[in-house]
Amino acid sequence: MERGRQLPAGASLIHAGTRMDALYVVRSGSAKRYAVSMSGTERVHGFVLPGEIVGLEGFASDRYACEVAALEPTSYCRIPLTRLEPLLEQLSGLRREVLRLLGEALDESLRLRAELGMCDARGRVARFLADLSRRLELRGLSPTQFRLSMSRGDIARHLGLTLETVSRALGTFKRSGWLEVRARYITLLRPEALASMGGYAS
Amino acid sequence: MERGRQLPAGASLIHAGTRMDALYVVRSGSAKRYAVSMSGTERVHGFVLPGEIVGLEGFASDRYACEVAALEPTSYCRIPLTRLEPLLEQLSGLRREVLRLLGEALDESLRLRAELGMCDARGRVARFLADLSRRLELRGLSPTQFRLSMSRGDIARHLGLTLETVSRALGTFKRSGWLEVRARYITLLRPEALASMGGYAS
DNA sequence: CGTGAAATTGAGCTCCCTCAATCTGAGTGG
DNA sequence: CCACTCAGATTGAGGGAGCTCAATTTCACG
Repeated sequence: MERGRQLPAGASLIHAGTRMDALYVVRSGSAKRYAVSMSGTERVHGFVLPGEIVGLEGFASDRYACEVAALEPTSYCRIPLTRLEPLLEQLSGLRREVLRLLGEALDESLRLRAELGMCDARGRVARFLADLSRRLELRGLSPTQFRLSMSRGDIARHLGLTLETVSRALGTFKRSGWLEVRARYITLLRPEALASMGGYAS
Repeated sequence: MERGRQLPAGASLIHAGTRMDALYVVRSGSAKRYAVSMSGTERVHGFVLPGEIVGLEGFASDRYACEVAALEPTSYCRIPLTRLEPLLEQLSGLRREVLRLLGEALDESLRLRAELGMCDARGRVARFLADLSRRLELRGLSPTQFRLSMSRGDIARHLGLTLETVSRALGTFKRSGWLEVRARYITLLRPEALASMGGYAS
């Protein structure tokens, strides 16, 4: 495993279409996973937080399916497949772990898709924030105070909305006293309100 | 591997929440994968066609994440994990194949989600039909003439629409001469028109 | 056939997108 | 230190796509 690699904001960790030869774990910073369609529009598949793994979609075709770019100065580890493969043969625990990681990514994607289809715009933004909060807490970071490293447009393209609608949703939550917004800095005041909003259908 | 199992229409192949102990391959018939939220609404994650595998999401937590129910009389194979695990240790080819299958499922889910967020209602229905056609062709079935084993409501809940909107989209395609609809029987007349409609953004 | 569920069709309305103007904030050079 | 600049974010007005509610019509099954 190759540790301590660095990437400046905006640089690509993974290029879509290149041969898959490693998995990556983000150590600090964050990244967005996205694909660019022929018409030039960006589809944001998700965001990578510290401690999370990226590159799993590449197993589908031996090539990375989407671009992964740092949203801020980011450090990461690289796990070459050439080192991973022999370990997979020997260690049944690692085999299960890799399967679990893939299963989790799949499950999360399915769940998110289903939820997006059933929530209105505010519900999607609420759900997005609640999910971010949960993942930050998982890694020992503050679940109520954090910086959004991605732009409103990135969030919008991730949730299937427009950036104006995302901004309005945040404004609504602020006016309701559920959170504070100062530029990209978020403070959740009533996380349970957001979580409950994300839970039910439109 | 246990072959030749049968299931009547409506019966569940997999119950959500039960311990994951096997993968399944549908031989004939079809099934829908879905989850029921606490409010009782159904979220349809997808449909399983002959030759396709189901149960992979269970790797996430050792429990199946969603219910899988037959849409019509269905036959299937069961692959117990107790038989799969030792083979995974010995056969690196099988290891890669399982990883590939998981990667494919993940990739497809990500792609579908991104597309749903960027297509209008007709685009989603068009994309759904094109995808169904492609998968049927993969398995040697007719890509232009087939029966929709799922209800309009199932399609709608899968695509994040209402059943009325799905019905209207089909009506529009019919009036445009792109396909014929007779109840649940579909005949694609201009598949390329549907495919192109699914491809671009809203 | 006859019956009930599924599908189609219609009308009104809501929510979100589009277009556009303004505002904020981070980074730069005088 | 401050004015400048420009991208990103907010806010507003108007219109259209799809949802809701409701009435038929069609189809599947006994």
